[in-house]
Amino acid sequence: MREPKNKTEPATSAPASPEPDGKAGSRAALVYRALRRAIIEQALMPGSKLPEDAIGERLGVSRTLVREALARLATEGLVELRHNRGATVAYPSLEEARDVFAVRRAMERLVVEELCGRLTRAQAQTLEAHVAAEDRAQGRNGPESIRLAGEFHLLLAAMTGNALLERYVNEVASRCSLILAIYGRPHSSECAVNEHRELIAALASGDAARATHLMDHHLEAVMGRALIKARAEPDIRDVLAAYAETEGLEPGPARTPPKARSRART
Amino acid sequence: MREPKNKTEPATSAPASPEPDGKAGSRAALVYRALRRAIIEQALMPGSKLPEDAIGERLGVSRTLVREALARLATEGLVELRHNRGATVAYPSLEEARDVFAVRRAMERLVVEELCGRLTRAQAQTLEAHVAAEDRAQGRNGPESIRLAGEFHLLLAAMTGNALLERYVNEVASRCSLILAIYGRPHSSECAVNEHRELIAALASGDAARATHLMDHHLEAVMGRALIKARAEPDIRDVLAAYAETEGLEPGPARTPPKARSRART
DNA sequence: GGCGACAATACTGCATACCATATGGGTATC
DNA sequence: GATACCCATATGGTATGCAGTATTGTCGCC
Repeated sequence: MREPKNKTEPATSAPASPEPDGKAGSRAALVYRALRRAIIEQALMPGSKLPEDAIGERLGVSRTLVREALARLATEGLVELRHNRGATVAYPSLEEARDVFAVRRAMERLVVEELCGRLTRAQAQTLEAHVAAEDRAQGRNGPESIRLAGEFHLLLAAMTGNALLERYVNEVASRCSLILAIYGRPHSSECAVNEHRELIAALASGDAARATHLMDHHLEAVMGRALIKARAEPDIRDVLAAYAETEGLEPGPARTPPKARSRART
Repeated sequence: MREPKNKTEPATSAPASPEPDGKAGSRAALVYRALRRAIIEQALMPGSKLPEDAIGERLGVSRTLVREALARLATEGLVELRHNRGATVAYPSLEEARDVFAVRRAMERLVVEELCGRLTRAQAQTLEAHVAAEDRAQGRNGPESIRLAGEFHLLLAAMTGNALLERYVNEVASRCSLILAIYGRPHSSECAVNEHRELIAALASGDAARATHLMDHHLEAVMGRALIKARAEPDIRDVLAAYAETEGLEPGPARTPPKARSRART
């Protein structure tokens, strides 16, 4: 690896044209979006290594931009950035998953409050159209189904006109996608589509109590579907400790205290 | 400016020692925190330019790190990053201010819910100590007072043990500080200290309804104090348009439609 | 004398180069 | 034969250099 790369050719697969795609501002944002989608659609599985060199080479940009994108993804919790040890796709623990869902519920409650009764006919139609798309991807296409389910909520958030709220919902929804990718069943969005439809109806009719209840219930359901299973292997050592015992080996000192993560600290 | 800088001397005012300060992970984070504090304490006023070169030179790091810090601050909404036109300290509009407060209220409500009745004696004492510090800075020290008021909420968030919630509260609180810096009265935290005390009491006693109400009321009060005034000059052009008319000049085509920011879009 | 075009400048955007650090394999030693 | 040390290598962290673009000051033209 790390060949010097012919200097005369700037190594850009995408030429110096002023951004061929529609909305991309900078190339860094491009890399960001590419990685993000790859993670959310599970093309990059949780825990995968993300070497700056390889990514940059593949995407035709320098490490600088990859780095920028990774940093941003790290703040959003989609990648983990261990000091001097590189980046990996995040592998949220169950604790973190619960945290994310808690925050998400608070956010989405706000979305519903802001939107309830104020939904225009056009907006309702946009939402219905989206749900129809979800219906089509149903089961048949796992990753896309997850993505669409997330985008429904993003669409709702965008309709509030609150940019910050939209950003936050975007973040938590992304992380939820990741969490579902790890802990969820293969095709877990069975009933979600109907729940989305009911929610639209409640919002359009202005029934705030019902809409809030539906949203809460919906998110609870999603979390329940995901976290009941809790099959996962967050840390190699934990997994192997069990195997060690059955083989009669000394598992070692139970590893470092599990991150000392207790509720109610300070 | 832009002197080549002697190559033999890495131009670090802080030497290559392994981070003299306690918790700093990377030097980039250091720059981030420095800028952040400078902004929140109004050492850097909203709208100020933030040239990468100058900052890097003053802080003894290269533009790369400054860039990283600015990017992060930009995602948090504390600086604005106009393409090829440099970074400035953000100047939130009243619309944005309202958005931030709306999100903040939802977050802080969650904090209260998570914390109510679960507050340990030690935690309550920590909070009391902080409020005492606020009391001391009262009026006498404007910027620090604002900072401490924000940190109280951050402390609460940290006590939930929900890292994501903590991060989000941190962000919205920072932005609120900025908003207060722009729109708030010079010494506006008069009654906030008492409100903080009442909140602690309610949390400790486990009175969820009262705690939620107090928090809501508290935030409403803060927003009210801030936004009633609404003295500000968000855009040079808007300001000057008025002056142009009084002087009998043609103000030009009213500038581009004001960001087309209407609630309920899409 | 005012207005528009041009040139100088300053700044960001991106890439590359260098250096520090962590990891894995090899070897010497107990 | 196992363990501990050390070196090689790969990878990230940081600095710097070059190029593109917006801005500002100045000059010529109407």
